[in-house]
Amino acid sequence: MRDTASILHLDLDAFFAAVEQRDKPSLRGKPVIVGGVGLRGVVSTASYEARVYGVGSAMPMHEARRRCPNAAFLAGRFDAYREASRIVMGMLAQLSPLVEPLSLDEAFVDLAAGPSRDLDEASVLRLAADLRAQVSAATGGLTASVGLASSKFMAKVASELAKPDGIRLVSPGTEVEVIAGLPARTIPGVGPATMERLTKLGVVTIADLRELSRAELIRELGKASGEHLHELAFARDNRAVNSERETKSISMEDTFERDIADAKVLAAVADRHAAKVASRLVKAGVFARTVTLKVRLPDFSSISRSRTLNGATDRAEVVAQVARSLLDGLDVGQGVRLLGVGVSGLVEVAQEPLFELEVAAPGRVVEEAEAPISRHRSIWLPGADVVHAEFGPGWVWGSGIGRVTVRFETAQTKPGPVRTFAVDDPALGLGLSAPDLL
DNA sequence: TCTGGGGTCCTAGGACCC
DNA sequence: TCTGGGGTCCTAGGACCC
Repeated sequence: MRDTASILHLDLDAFFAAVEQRDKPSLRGKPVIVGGVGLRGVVSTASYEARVYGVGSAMPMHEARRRCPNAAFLAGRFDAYREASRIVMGMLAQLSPLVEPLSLDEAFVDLAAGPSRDLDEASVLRLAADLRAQVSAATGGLTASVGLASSKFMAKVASELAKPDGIRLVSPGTEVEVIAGLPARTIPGVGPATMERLTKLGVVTIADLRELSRAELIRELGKASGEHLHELAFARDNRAVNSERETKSISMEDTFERDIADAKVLAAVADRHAAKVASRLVKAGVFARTVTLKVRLPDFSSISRSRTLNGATDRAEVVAQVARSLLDGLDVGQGVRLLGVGVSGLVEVAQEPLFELEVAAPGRVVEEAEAPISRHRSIWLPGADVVHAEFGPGWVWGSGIGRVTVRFETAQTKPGPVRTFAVDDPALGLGLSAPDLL
């Protein structure tokens, strides 16, 4: 906490959906829902037009379709999101060397560490307004909400209050009264489980939370979160903006369209995940000591098994072998809905483990690396960028039964026409920013 | 047909060591 | 013949965030 509102929190509004509306003029002003388009998908981001129908993040996609059947349902294009994010983060870096990204669309900036020495309220408000204008200009019209306050906690609350498309400054000294009436659930770290416990204690607002003693909160929520919450209830927060956070784990997981009970198929999936995880280790130039296998069962309960090596590795074969051996210890007879492989205990130097692990499980060679997984996903995912030899650039509006429907428009055009093609039409190809599988 | 994917942090128990 | 106590590492599970 400090006596100036010099911590800035920026949050891009409905980020993924806003990028889609920017690049797809026919969707501007309309409900857009980005998320997993498969049977078991959930909503990643809903545009404000879709939120009116009660659609929100983490909602199962089938529920979103029920609530807002006329929305555009898109698979998401992470390359495009990463590019927009890179531009915005670059702008924040101009304000201060102390920038702490929280995700693609959110970051803290410590303005007190930056070049501008004027930290009075008028100055930081002007800075925030300039920033928002620059963000919009450089990203093709994306809007950001900005919070300014004396701590991370208050800056984040402030940007929440500013949404969408606004600025909010909380003057130092007024923090406690600003948050008093807000729901306790507003506090980052208070999720559904914590809120349920608090409700039983009669807590609705942050002011109610202040009525509970520190000891009471610790008894109810444990030492760390009890203490933390008690502090935040009084708007006390000393956490520094940390621009040097290092990655602590890397993982890959996949929820299957249908549960899989075939151990060989699951082993092949584990191999595939292990290969991806290892390649990310190599790319990051780090090595991992611990391998974790995660399985989600049909009843949605999950199991994790981990093993710490006597060394550190970045080799796919090693990660895969450990993952397989952990999988062997699990009963997958009832089928699994998700399988994941992760690594942690990351270090900067290699120290290949001395193997006393099973050298090669006989008869278990990996020939199904391209696993016969029950998801023959089309490359024509809704929202994907495509190019047609005659009609030019567009995006996948929908596909099925051997056909793909494309709308031909880009960020720079007016809403464009729709045409349908055979999925194997040689004139049609994927564009630059193909959707990632969410 | 309920419920993603990629992370971080915390807790609690047991092993192990001094 | 009653058995401390602290610290660290590892494992498993769970809450939470975007």
